[in-house]
Parts: sequence; structure tokens; C-alpha cells
Amino acid sequence: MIVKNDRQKQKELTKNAILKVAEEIVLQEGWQAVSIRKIAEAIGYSLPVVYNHFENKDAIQEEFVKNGFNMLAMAMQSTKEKYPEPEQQLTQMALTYYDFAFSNSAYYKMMFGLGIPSCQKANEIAEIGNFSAIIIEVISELMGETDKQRKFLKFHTLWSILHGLTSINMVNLTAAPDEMQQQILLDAIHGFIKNINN
Amino acid sequence: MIVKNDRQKQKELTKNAILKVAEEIVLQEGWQAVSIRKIAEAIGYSLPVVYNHFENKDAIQEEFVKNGFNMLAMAMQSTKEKYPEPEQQLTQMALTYYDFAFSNSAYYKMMFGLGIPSCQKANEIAEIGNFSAIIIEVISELMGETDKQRKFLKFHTLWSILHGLTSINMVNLTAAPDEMQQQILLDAIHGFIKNINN
DNA sequence: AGTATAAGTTAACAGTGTTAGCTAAAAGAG
DNA sequence: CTCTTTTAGCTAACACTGTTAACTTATACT
Repeated sequence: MIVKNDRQKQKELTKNAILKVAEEIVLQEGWQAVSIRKIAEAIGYSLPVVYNHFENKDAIQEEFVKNGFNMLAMAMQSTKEKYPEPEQQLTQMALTYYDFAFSNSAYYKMMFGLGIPSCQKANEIAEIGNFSAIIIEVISELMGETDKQRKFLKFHTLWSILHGLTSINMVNLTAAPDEMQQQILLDAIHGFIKNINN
Repeated sequence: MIVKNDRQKQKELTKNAILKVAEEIVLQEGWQAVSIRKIAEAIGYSLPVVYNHFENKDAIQEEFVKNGFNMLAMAMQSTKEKYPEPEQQLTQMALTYYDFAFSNSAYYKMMFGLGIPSCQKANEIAEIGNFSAIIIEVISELMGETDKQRKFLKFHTLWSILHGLTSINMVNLTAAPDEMQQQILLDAIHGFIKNINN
């Protein structure tokens, strides 16, 4: 029925409204500042209405994690298409990764916060699979062999390097100067590519 | 006075008691399960007494971060002393790092949680300096030159690799099989050492 | 028009970090 | 040994948090 569609449409609308207002708070004050009450007030409904669209607060966070991985995957895919050579692609994609993390640090923190609630379910998030696939594709072109497991291993190594650099700078543990950071990243990627067939 | 010493002694005693009970909760249920009320009840005092020893909850967490870095530094130093060759030392120290992170994951999460509260003050924590020094020492021996900045750069790269591997496995994002993980780590360290003079 | 279903409400439960204000005990001075 | 000052500790409260039960109102269907 048309009426039923209207209902569903309305439901999606308020669901989007919830995510939108949540994002505003996340970007301005971080995830810890998001509360169900703030969301409810902002969308003009009473508190329990939020629970009609999300089972709990963690479910909202999960949406941000998925969204974040999609954004990251799109950014890297777009960078990849700008360069012809795999080596160049990978290097530039690494810079894109780093850039994404700091331009969208609120998202990045939610995606990788070690206290992530859905820790067990993290490997079930499809969006991460898409992200992985994009990188593995480039790695494949750089590697002579085609052993799936070795490609996955190399992907895992690369991702670790990227995330490690990013997160250590993010918590500002070493306070490396700004101009040094890109150098470190390029140094690490260079080493990775040089060693990709070992 | 002796009396004054007794007072101070008592104060330190309850401060240690607070940290001890906090650690118990952290190890069993994680940091998010720690509450000031639980601590107060466990040490047999009323709630505000905790605030006589720590300015706020974040101050307690900071203690864990410091402690964690000391434990990690000691473990790596101890491993280092077991091997004569720098290359061997670095490889084994990497394994120790990884092992520490998963044997003391509650500590590790507090040390590196991206939502770390004292984010700005993180570079002021002296314990991190000690930890850095131990690794930089080994790197120095592996590097021909002695440019301080380049050594720091290499240290930063290595730490990023270690932390990246660790934390990505910790949030279980890729679900790499267990036997693969050590291989990845060794692969990455091998690449790092091979490239250390580039 | 009357009934079943869904939407939205208020109010409460069980927590959280943090602080103001009071009381009881110990320390220092006369 | 008493009196005053300092300190230790307490109760109670504030302003929040996520989550849920129970009730009301409005919509849809027979």
C-alpha cells in the first residue's frame, strides 16, 4: 500500500535525522559527547523513539564505523584512479589514508578505538571487506606471484603500518614534528614496496 | 616528625589500595567497568575519599598508562639482554612487544585507546621517553650513521609497525589466523631491518 | 463506527563523575 | 590538660548517562 510506504519512508527519514544530528555532535565534540537524550531533543521526539530505530547506542556507533570505512574506501579508490603505476598508486593511497584519518579524525577514532564495543563482530562488517579489496588489488599488481594468502599477509602488513603511523601520531605520543610525519610514512611505504616479493 | 611520616605513609597506602582494586577491575572487566563508587566500597572508604588521592578519574587512568609503559619497557629491556646481536635483539623485542600487548591487553588498550583523555599531555609522560630510549639504542647499533633525527624517524617507523599490527589484530578487523600473525610481524620487522640504512 | 496496531509519551530504574557542606577525630599551642 | 585549628571522613545532592516498563493517543483495517 501507498500508506505503508509512507510509514517506511517516514521511518527512514527520522533514522537519517538521528544519524545526522549524531554526526554533528561527533564532529564537534566527539563520540563521547553523544547522548540519546541530546539526539531525541534535536530530532524533536521523546527519548525512547531513538530506540525504535537503533537497538542501543552501540548500534549507532556501528553505523559510523561502516560509514567511515566506506568514505575511506572511496577516497582511496579515487586516488588510485589518478595514477597509472601500481607503485605510485600505493604510495599515493597511503598518503590519502593518512590524510583521511586526520581530516576525519572523529570518524577514524570511532573506527579504530581499541575499546570498540562490537569487537567480536568487527570481522563481520562488510564495509571493511570492500576497503581491503581495493588495497589488495594494488598489492596484487606489485607482486609477482598470486598466492592468495601471501597477498593477504602483505595487505595486513601494509594496513598495520598505515594504522600504526596514524594512531601513534593521533594520540601524539612522540610529538614528531609535522614535516617529519610524511617523511616517515613515505619511508615506511618505500620499504614495504621494496620488500614486497620477499 | 614521625607522626607526619605515618600520615604520609597511610596516604600512600590507601593510594596504592585504590590502584590495586582498580587494576583488579581493569583486568577482569576493562577500564570502562571501573567506577569511583566501586573503588571506594572496595577500599572501605566513602566515595569522596578517592578524590583526596586522585583529582579525577582520568588521573587514575594516567597512572595505568605510565605503569603500562614501564612494564613494556622492562619486558623489552629484559629481552634485549638475552641476545647479543642487534638484529636478533630487535626481532625478539618486536615479539616481546606483541606478546605484551596481548598478555596485558587491558593495559595496552588504556595506553593506546584513541579516545585517550590526556591526549594533549601524552607527550609529557616521561615513561614513554624511557621506552623510546631502549628501542632507539638498538636501532642505533643497526644504523651506520648517527644522525639523531634519522634514528628517531626509524624508531617512529618501527613503533608504528608494531602498534599497527597489534591494534589491528586487537580489534580483530581482519580476523587473520593466529599462526599467520607472527609471520606478518616477522615479515614486517625483516623488511624494516633490511631497509634501515635507506 | 469499533477494534487492533503502531507511534509516542511520561516516569522511573540503576548507574555514572563530581562537589558542597557537615561531623568527628587527631595535632599543635598555651 | 584544655582549647583551638587542621585534617579526614562522611552524607547528600547535582547533573548527567543508557535503557525500559507502562500508559496514552493517533492511525489503519475490518
